[in-house]
Amino acid sequence: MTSQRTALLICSRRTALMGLMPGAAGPDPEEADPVASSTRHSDPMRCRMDSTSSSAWSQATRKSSQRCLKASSAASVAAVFSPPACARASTTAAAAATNSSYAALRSSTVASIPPPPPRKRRRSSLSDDSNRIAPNSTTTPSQAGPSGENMRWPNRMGIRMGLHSISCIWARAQGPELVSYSATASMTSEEFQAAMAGKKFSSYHLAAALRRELDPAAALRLFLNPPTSATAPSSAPFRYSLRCYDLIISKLAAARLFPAMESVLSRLASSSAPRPREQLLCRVISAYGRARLPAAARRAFAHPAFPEPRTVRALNTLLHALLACRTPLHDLLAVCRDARIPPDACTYNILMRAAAASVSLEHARLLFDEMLHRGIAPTVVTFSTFVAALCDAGQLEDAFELKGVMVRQYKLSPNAYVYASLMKGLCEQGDVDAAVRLKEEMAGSAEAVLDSGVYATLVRALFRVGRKGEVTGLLEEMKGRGIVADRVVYNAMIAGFCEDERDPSAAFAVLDDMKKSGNKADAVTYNTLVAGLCKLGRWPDAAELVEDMPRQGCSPDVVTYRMLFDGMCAAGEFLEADQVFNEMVFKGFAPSKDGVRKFVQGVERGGDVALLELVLCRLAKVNALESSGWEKAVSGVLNGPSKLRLEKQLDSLQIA
DNA sequence: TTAGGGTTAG
Repeated sequence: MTSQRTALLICSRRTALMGLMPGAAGPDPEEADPVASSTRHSDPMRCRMDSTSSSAWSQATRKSSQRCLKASSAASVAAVFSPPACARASTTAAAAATNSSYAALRSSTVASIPPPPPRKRRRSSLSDDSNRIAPNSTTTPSQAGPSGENMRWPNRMGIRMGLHSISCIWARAQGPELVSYSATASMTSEEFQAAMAGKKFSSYHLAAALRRELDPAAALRLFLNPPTSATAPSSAPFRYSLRCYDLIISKLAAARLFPAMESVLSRLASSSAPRPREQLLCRVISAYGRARLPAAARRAFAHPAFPEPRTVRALNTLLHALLACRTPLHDLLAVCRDARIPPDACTYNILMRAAAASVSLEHARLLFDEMLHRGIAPTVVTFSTFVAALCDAGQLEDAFELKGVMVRQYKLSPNAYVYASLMKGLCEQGDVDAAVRLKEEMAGSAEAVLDSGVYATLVRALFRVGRKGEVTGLLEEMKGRGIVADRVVYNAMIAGFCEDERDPSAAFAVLDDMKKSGNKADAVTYNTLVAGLCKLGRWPDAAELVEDMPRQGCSPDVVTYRMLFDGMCAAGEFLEADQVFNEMVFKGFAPSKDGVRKFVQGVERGGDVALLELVLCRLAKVNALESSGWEKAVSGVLNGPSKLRLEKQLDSLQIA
């Protein structure tokens, strides 16, 4: 298996050197695309004929595959995984001791925490149709943003009336003849007095006020209308500093207020302000990546507000943003070629991650070979990326082998990321003991610092294999090492109680402990609880919890709604599911295809033609119904008395 | 905020 892979790697070596990136060796344009080229040269016989030009990693892999994997690999792995006898004894003793202590802890905490409150009739967040506002321009998923892509504007688009507005009113009451625009709540008294007393309100003051303003909409108003004094010369335009532009653009980007941000960028492009640094461009591109707006990210990369030439840093930011948008490797390579910027290790790391995720590990290896050929040294990130990809593919043996290669061949020590991936891989195979031993190896490493993520992985794995009794001991050990249990550790415990133990009460007890320890529950926390309750058929409790989330400082996300929706459908509560669906549409979230299918089938089986008609129309508005669902559902409805009404509505629909 | 892992679903 490994030798086959090595042969493939060697055979593909020639194609890799043909040049994926500008400046790479090999002018053959026919083989510029690694995806196409590797396909063309997939004949293994032909590959072996070119075996003299393998990369360092190829050679290392080949050698180790011959030596380690067949003969000594098992022995070396066994050596790593076999702790001394004393360690084994202490581990066993600790496990035995923790079984009882953890059970005691759990029973005491669970007993002190009441179950979630009984479900009341939900009306506040899941209002009925008569009060439901149709999806508007700020929430419709099909809304075309500045990029022309489908996007969902966050609720923060709404302008809040808070301290800012109050300060405006107060300032105007003090003397509207003096100040054309009031200071905001974020302004210091000195800044405000500067404006009030006719002193120059400079870009320095504006930058200070913008820095303090937490509300992006208020910051934008301040930026567009900086305080000017009636006693100061009114003809002189306000001179914005680059810092002011930087602050407001960064704030708007972080808040995903993209139309406003684009407007400020255009203003910057035509202004006489100094040209901004590329760091700001990177922030803009990253914001578009996080918002899953790849076309907008590409346009930002070429925005005239930012002076040419672009550096590899901006290119890498763009690639990373596009990768977050699941842009295929082929398109990422095209971006690299078009940019004509020499790549660095980071560039290759991103491309290799894309290759492993969307094409194959072999393509990632091609890129690795090309990277070496260009004289770019792999970094610890390169190896952690590869190790994670190998573990995801279930190739644990290769992943461990690569860990050895990075040490021996490249003198790089595995870090926490490498260990975390390997431990996750072992846990997924059910070998928790090996994962625990790897954790001990990590503890003895100078470079790999043990952190909460490692313990979270082990906690989750112990629950999965039915060894929750050992969790308390593990957490005690973590505490003894000075590692504080964070949100991820608590989430792992909550997931264990919900999924493996099917014990939501215990999970709620952990949630309570989590809050008491100062850790804020996030969407993952609540989604886990919602899923656990729904799987037990306790959808009313799940609905209550979802309704309570905003009060707890965490907004439900698309996963939350999908799980609640699916849970209600599974329980046959289609009227309730319809309300959730309505709210999802309002917030711009689409239900899962599977959920929609079950929903339509359930409503159809229920025979409520009016509800089915309503549901179909709503689904069509968000383009969430597959054609097969349409055919089935419509054929059922057309047999009913509302045929004419439905036909009229169908005619009026615009299906994207 | 140029790159990597660990807790949720699919």
